[in-house]
Amino acid sequence: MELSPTAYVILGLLSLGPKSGYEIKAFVDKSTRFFWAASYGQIYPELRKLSEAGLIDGEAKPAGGRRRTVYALTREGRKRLREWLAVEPDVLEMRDEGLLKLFFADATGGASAAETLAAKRRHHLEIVEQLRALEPLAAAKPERFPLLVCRYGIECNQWMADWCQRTAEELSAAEAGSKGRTA
Amino acid sequence: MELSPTAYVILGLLSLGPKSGYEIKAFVDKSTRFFWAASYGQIYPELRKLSEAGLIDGEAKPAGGRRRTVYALTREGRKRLREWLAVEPDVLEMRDEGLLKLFFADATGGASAAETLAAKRRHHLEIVEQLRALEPLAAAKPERFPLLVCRYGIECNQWMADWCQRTAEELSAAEAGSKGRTA
DNA sequence: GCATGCATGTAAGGAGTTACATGATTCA
DNA sequence: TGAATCATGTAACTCCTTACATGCATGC
Repeated sequence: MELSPTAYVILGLLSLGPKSGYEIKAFVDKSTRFFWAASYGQIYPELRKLSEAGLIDGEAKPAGGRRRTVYALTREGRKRLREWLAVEPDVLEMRDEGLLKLFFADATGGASAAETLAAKRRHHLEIVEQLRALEPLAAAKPERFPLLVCRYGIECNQWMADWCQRTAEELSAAEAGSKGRTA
Repeated sequence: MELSPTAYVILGLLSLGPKSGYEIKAFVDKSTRFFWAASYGQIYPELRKLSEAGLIDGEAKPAGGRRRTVYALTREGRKRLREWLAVEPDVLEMRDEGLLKLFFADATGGASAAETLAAKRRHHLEIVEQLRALEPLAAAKPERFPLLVCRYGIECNQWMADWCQRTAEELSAAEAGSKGRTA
């Protein structure tokens, strides 16, 4: 049985400890979401499939009067996770509307570029802030790799934000220069 | 009428000059693909929709005996493109299986991390190479922004490749250190 | 009594890929 | 003659998001 990438996100998160669907979603939003997101619409059906495949095991654990199912990796699930981890990563995709708009900015004579760069920069800085808030939480846990990846996110997004600023400055300098020559 | 992001990729590419569907695909593969991909399955249906909406105009231009339709932006299409360029970019998504595998590498006791980092590094370096080959082509054109974005891609992927190497070295140093202490 | 959070789920649909089908042309 | 390239298109599918429905519990 072939597993979707999101199935492995779930297996991976459960390797850090048993969780309910709700907790998985909350965890994803505070961790992997920056490089691999997941929504309820994926998580709950996937939990059922993984459970049917015997890779995870659900146990009813009501909290208060609320029904609640907590899932844990089975031995087979842990094996599948480790097998996946040993295979070379393949998917590496980006969808960056800011870069797209910058790419086509000649269509506005470059007039749209400054605002596009500023918005992209804000976006990256926002992510940096969110990750910085998460960093101490990751540092407090026994696992080493989530912290490593968190720092990658911080540094990488900071680099991107800096590039935006640098480039915006170069563009406005070039513009001022050409205006100076014309005047 | 709402347009999909891919529709704007097409409008943007046509702003650089009239093209057939086939040429659009080839162009995407040599330019925007690194931050926004598109396949035939999207391009041809989208060309039809854009044509019906009056944003582009198709003209039969057989090359040799092959049937061939070349599309060009209409005035309305150019307007829509510029309107889109003036709006703040929104979508910024990443799917990085390498980071995902690194994030969960504690499940193998860290044993999988070195190979994951090496593979991710190779992947980024491959992209750097492809973009470097494209750079002189972009530089030769009258438009400024495609070259800018190409250089972003080169620098950014180089940064990511360097991070992988740096991190792999740190990990192996830490491992050697802990072994030294244990021995 | 009401907003918020916990908790589980589904339906509909958007977006995009892969694989295939078709057929002409060019060049070795 | 056969491979590669040009050229257009579709069907099936995966993946994922959004929006909604439901209902209990907690705390103000």
